[in-house]
Amino acid sequence: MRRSQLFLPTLKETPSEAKIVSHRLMLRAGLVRQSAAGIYTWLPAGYRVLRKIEQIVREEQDRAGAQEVLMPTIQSAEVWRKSGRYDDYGKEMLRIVDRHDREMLFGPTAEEVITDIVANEINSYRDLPKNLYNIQWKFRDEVRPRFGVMRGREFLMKDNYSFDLDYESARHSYNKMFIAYLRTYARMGLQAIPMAADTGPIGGDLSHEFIILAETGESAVFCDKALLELPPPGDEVDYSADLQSTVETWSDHYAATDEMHDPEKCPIDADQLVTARGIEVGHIFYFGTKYSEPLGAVVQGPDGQQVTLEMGSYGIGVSRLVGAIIEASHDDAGIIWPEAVAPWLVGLINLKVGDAECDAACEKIYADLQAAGVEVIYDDRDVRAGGKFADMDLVGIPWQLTVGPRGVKDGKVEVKRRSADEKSEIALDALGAWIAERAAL
RNA sequence: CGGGAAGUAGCUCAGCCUGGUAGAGCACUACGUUCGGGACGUAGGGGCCGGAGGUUCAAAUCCUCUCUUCCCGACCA
Repeated sequence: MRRSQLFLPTLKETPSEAKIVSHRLMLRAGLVRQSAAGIYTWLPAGYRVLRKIEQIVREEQDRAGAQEVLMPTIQSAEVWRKSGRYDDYGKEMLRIVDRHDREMLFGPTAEEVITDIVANEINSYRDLPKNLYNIQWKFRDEVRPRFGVMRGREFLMKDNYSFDLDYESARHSYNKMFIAYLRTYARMGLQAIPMAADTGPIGGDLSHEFIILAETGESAVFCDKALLELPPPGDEVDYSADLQSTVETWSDHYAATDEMHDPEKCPIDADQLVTARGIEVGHIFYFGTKYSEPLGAVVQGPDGQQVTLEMGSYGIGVSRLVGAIIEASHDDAGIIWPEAVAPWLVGLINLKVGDAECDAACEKIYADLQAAGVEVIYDDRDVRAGGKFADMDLVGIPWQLTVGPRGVKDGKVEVKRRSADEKSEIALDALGAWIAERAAL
């Protein structure tokens, strides 16, 4: 993408309404614009990041055997009455009346909708287990939206729902998601800590939150240092095998947020205890028959008996992750995107637009990058060098190639790695190999 | 939902106390000088001062109501 053509409105100054760093940088780097309290428009660069995160989530869900569906944003009040949550959910649920005076709502979650589908369509134990997910916009009318996209009212969430015949099987479904979540966050360059959690209003008796560490996180986190040293499950993970012991290697380590943490009773020695701050980016629950019972999700078992399905639900805040990653990865100059989620992997800076040699070199590099399938943003604007450097750092492009008259004369370009702030020179004729390396990322 | 703050140009803000023809910097347009880490000069464009009432000869400024946004706390992917 040529920067001159791109809609990427970066700001030198910080809009006054943004107080936390990720929100400020998202506005400054031209990722989003606010439309109303807790409601955002995603601009091209921000939307690219959002889609990349979404795609990683999708791939790991698919790998773990979940199947993607797409449920509506607008739901009927009817199923929510069956589960009893229409009245319980309170003002966080945005209620809507249609032209026929039917009560509708903008879905804050989808247990009711999916359970209703499963209740209607699945009648035999032979069709189990099932795990269905969707990545869809949710709306929760938060009293106080804040922190930009981290606590918006409208947010993109991956939510899925597992349906099993018995506890044993449901536990396996839960474990699969536990592993899939660890992998998902690791692929985004995040260190995620699973933490035993309160089940809250969703109910149930088995639940973990996934917290990523960031200095600016909203809650204090205490955990066993060993947890931070565990390698995330690799590509070899076999989701059909028993995962209990793998899950336990993670869940057996101490981890607690400040409201659960009691220094008096903490089982970890002080020198082994990590105190940090974190942001919740996922939450998984097992809750048995809480929804399947009232919504009639029942199948006939092998012995001919009717069995009420065992359910779990699993959520990842996709739009929240955009902010969370920035909280975890930035510096004074701007965002430092992990390569896997960067809007563009490579930034190409033409220091002297209009100079025949610079232009020619850049056009060649730009074409080569594109031909290799490397996502590149080419700053071909006729503006001063400082502005281009500042923009690339602000937007957080992981690899930056600088082409200027001085270097071109020597047949060299400068390579900068954003995350390390290290620069080196590379010969123009060695760029082919460098590009091939980027293409392999 | 309790407590607090703020709405003036795209952004950051001054002006308001003490009423009298709406300002600065950045951004934008044109021209010129510049040009390897957010240059400079000259000339421009851009505002129903959040909205509605009221007071007054006169309201960005004073009063009332209202809308919006932000912050702190309780609650949450």
